[in-house]
Amino acid sequence: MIMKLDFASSVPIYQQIRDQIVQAVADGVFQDGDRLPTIRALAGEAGINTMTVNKAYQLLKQEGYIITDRRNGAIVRHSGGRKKAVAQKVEKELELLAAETKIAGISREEFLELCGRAYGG
Amino acid sequence: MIMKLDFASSVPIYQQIRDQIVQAVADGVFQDGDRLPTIRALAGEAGINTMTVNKAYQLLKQEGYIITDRRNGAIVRHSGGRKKAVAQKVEKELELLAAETKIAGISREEFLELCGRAYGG
DNA sequence: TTATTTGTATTATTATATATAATACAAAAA
DNA sequence: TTTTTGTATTATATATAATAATACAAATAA
Repeated sequence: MIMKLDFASSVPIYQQIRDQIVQAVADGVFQDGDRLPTIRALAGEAGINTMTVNKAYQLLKQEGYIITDRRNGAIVRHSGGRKKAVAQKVEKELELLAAETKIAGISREEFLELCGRAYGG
Repeated sequence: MIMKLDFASSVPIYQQIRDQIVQAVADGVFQDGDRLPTIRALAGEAGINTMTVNKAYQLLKQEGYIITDRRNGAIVRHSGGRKKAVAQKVEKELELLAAETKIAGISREEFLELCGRAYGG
């Protein structure tokens, strides 16, 4: 898996890894039951420490995106029942994004078009 | 101005202040030309250090939301021309939010409804 | 003039977060 | 037996976050 890491960014490396895996899962690159790359493989490819990748996997595990065990590695698990919690979290972040767009002079229609494009298909 | 600060959050205090001021501006609580509370007043109300509030104001200034001078304090300034830059930044963040909603089983229509509600009236 | 208020600058300290490094462990498969 | 897996441990270095106590320049208000 190719990770695009920005070492100059203020976003921590482990967070960038987490975000890109979430997007890969949403895009169907990894499906329910699929194995993620091993921590060591990902760290090796990206040239970073295994503990940094481990932190990303711990976060994904805690958020319910994956399960892990020692023999099978990290497995994508679409555990249902997170709909409401995610909707609440997303709505709060959307409010801040909407505020920034309003101030920039972006209309409601333009904002919703951006949202639709972001969701895709 | 009443600030709701979560000291247990991983989001830095200065970022929470910045976010809430952006939302207040978007909501019309502060209009173009209005003065924000002084750094000392805000720090005093919230019971935090002036340098923490100063950091939030520096961020707002750098992002183009306010201008400052020594005699007039911090003034809201809706500087145009940031539309494209904001749209790009927002779209990137929307893509991550959309990914999280997709995985949670939230449909495109549900997501757009959340977006519309976040933008408001 | 004098005192006050403004954002800003300085210096120091403390605590936490981030990332790396080098190992080691338990469990299971090859 | 060897290898591979996520995980745990310990140490180190650096950066970030927040506080503390002052002080400064510029302008207003008394």
